[in-house]
This record gives sequence, C-alpha cells and structure tokens, in this order.
Amino acid sequence: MKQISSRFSIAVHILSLIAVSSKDCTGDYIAGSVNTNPVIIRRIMGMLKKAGLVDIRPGVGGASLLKDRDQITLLDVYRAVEVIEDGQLFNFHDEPNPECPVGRNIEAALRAEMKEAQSAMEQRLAQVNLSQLAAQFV
Amino acid sequence: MKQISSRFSIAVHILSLIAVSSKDCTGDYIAGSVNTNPVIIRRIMGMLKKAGLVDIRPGVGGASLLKDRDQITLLDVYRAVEVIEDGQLFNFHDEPNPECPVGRNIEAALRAEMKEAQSAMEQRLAQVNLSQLAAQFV
DNA sequence: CACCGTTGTAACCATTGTAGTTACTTCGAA
DNA sequence: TTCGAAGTAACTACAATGGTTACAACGGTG
Repeated sequence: MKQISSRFSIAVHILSLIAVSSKDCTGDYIAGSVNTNPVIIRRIMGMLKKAGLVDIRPGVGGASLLKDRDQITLLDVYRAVEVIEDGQLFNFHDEPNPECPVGRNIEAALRAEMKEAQSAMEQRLAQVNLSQLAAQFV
Repeated sequence: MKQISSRFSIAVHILSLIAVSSKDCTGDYIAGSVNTNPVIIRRIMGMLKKAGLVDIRPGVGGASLLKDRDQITLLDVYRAVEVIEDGQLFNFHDEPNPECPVGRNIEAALRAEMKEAQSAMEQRLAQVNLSQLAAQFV
C-alpha cells in the first residue's frame, strides 16, 4: 500500500532539531541529521513556514519555532505537510451505479465511517506535542 | 497526498452487495453496481477470498459470505485489501544520522506515536460491521 | 560595493502504487 | 461439448514521491 509520506516524519525530525538545538539550524545542517538532500528539507520547511510553525531567516540562515514546544502537536505537523482536503484520507471509488440500491446509498454511509476513522487517528496525533516527544530523547 | 486506495471502498461495496442481495452476485454484476471493470472486482474479490471473508464459486459463478454479517468489520475488510505490513501506515524516512542525538533517537519515539495513531484509526474501523453499515441503506 | 553562504524555486528524472484494459486459461454445471 | 464465469498475466496511463541540478534572491560581513 501507499504509505503516508515520509514528509511527516521528516517534518517532525526538523522541528525536533530546532526545538532541541541551541545552534543555528540551517537547511544543510538539518539535512545532515535527517540524511537526505537539502532541497527536500527546504521544501518541507517551506510548508512548516506556511503553516505558521516556524520562522526562517533567508539570507542569513537558520530557523526558530513560532510557537511554544508544547503548543505544537503532531497533528499540526501532519496537517502542515500532508496537504489533504477536508477529511479525505480514504479514497472513495467514483460514481457507484445509482440504479442499484447499494450503489446509490453506500457512499454516504461509508464516507461517514471513513471520516470517523480518520478523525480517531488525528485526535491521537493531537495528543502529543513536541515537548513530550523531545522528552524521550534529550 | 496519496489517499488510502479505493480498493477499500470497493471491497466494502462488494461485501455489502453480497450481504444484501438475494440473487447470485457474479463479478460482472458487481462491476455494474460499482461502475468499474470486472477485472478490478475479481482482483479485489480474490483478496477477500484469501482473507477468508468470502467463498467464490469458480465456473458456476457467484459469491457468498463466509462469516455472519455482524462478524465482518470494516477493519477486516481494510486488512484484507490494504496489504500493509505490521503497523506501517506511516512511512518513516530512512536512516537518520546516528551521529546526531535527535537523528539517533527520534525514530523509536516517533514510530511509537505513529503506531498509536494508526491503531486508533483501526480500532474505529473495528467498531462497525457489515450489518450496521447495511442497516443504513436497506 | 563585492562576496559568500543560505534560502527559495523551477525543472527534471526514476521509481512506485493505482486503476483500468485486453486477452487468455481454467473451472464446472447444463 | 459448450458456455458463462473466475483467475491471471501483461500492458498502459497517470499521479505522488523522493531525489537531483541549477539558478535567482536574500542579507550580513569584509
């Protein structure tokens, strides 16, 4: 199956680095810790910036958190990098046959359940913030 | 973002059809209700068969449930068609730098949270069975 | 001002998962 | 034996992903 993109884990890695590190976190430095290409880091940091989670200093370099460590949850990070409409984690097949009672009615029923399941996952992500996560490895 | 495959919604559609319908459900008939190619249906039904959810009669045609309607949950269906290892809904980026304290320790901490989030979603799916779903459109 | 490291992007590529299609074989009852 | 159905292999088109190169824009420092 297609997994949820590693953008999420990389984003959490980036934010953890910024939160923990005292030195200036440049894209290249972060790329070294994540072990990937600096452009990947810049792309993801751009998303985090757009989401209002970090401030990035162009030219001089370096980034800092715009919220307190315990005000940034994994759900915030997830939402910042997994650009996903509304409640669309699950894909629903297109246009079931309206002539069939099942085809006509299953979409509403199943979509509701999908939304609940997605919500359950997201609420679990919302329970953990950067502080709690960082506490496990400082 | 890449969504969870429509195999899941199609599989639920298929099972609902079999559960509700009195007539023989052939692949072509189901394909008509789902509104897709019969081969897609056969592929997914093969997964459902392998998971022990349905019995398919080759040659003569038609399928039937191998469990009671209220013994088949959405999680069972999900597991049958989303061939996903263990608890790997989330992808974790490869080999963070072990030289860095964050890179060295974030994987275990984050993987644990990912697993919890995935589990929360799956437990929600486990709460709904085919009977409950079908009750919404019979 | 010129330099230089950093950020911000655009463009491109290889890989992979998905959905669909055609074509063919195998099955099993009439 | 026939015929409709299941089972599958092979192929295509498309999109997301992760990575790479290249280059422009930024902003302190000498």
